[in-house]
Amino acid sequence: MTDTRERFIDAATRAFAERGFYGTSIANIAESLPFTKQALLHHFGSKEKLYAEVLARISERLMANLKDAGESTSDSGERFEIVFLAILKASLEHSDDTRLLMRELLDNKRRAESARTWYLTAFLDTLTDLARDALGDEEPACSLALVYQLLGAINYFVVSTATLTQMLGTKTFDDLSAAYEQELRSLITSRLAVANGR
Amino acid sequence: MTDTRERFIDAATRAFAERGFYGTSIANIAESLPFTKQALLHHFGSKEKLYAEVLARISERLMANLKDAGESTSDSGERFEIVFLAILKASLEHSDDTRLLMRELLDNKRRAESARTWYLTAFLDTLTDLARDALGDEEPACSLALVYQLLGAINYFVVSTATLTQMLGTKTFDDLSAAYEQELRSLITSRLAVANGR
DNA sequence: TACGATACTTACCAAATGGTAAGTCGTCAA
DNA sequence: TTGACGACTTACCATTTGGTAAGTATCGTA
Repeated sequence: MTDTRERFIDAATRAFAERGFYGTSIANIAESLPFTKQALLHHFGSKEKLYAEVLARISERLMANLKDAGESTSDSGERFEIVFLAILKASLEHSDDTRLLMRELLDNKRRAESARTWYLTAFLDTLTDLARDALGDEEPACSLALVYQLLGAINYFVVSTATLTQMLGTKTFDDLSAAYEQELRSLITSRLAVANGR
Repeated sequence: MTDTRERFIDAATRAFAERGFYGTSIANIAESLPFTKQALLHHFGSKEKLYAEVLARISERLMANLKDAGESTSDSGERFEIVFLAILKASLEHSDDTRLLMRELLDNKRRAESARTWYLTAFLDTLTDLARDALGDEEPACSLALVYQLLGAINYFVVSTATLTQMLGTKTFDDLSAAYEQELRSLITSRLAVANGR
């Protein structure tokens, strides 16, 4: 059944997120399920192809989530804020996806043949349009810069949660975690207020 | 001579930044220099120990840079801005360091025994103090959140430069790159203005 | 001149890696 | 009943991995 495939993809997502492409062996993935690594090879042909399928799944989730949040309110500033808060929430929820994409970004130069820009291009275009509306378009590159800075603020935090927890202790980390959304909101509204208000 | 050690550390920094710990073999590092991998093992004992030395070097550079920028002006808001712009500049200049630290953050859970929080703790503490002054201390977690968001905005961008270049083309990328510092400045001043002005 | 240490090399090696070959077993259609 | 097909396994295999053993060459010092 196709169910086995799904289980492999899920397990692979977790493994690749946790240890990276090179740190993960296909035997390792298979061992986390009641199958041998040859079952994996039977379904996907090679490690690279499995990885490609994992990336495709993540990309789907990413765009689906963006679509959901995009069609919310009328006010451009408000929509901008809502979308980024949704991204923060989703990135935290699917932290495996977030970590894996960060690794992909880092490895990109190496595995550049596949040139996985697809998911980012569509994603960034959509967000940049939102930013242009919200900022009242100062300069074109300006909107993209803001978008990228906010994405960075979100992704870096998600990727750091493990380290921060063990560094700060669970209590302080929970405080930070709670403050993070609020502070992101402040950051966005401040920036938009200055852009439009003055 | 100790010069060989330095060359190994430099080459290893580049290799680990480019391909990650697991994607890099010690033979690979040695081949980029006129030595065999056993020369490397002679100097460092093991791959892990070499990696530790690489991390230590990076940590030194990081703190040195922070020290330089920290003792600038008197106004707390202005100092806050100057420090983060200095971090952006340094992170771009030492992009290998930045990429490697991002990988370290991602791998942290695995190689958690060493628990490399040292470099981050001192770094974050210093910055959080600056933020507290600049913000006029709304809540304690708030300052840390802001610091982390700005670090994220910086590091995510640096880590993405390769992907963005090939995705946008060099021209658009240069525009973005130029706008990035300006936009980061706007983001910071906006946030501080709203915090203090109102 | 002999001695010891440092910097390196050539030979190895066991374990793990991604992948191939050749099956077994059950199911479903002709 | 047969025969093809999909799902999965056991046997292998070449290559690469990090690391050990045992050298050689050079140099400062007693």
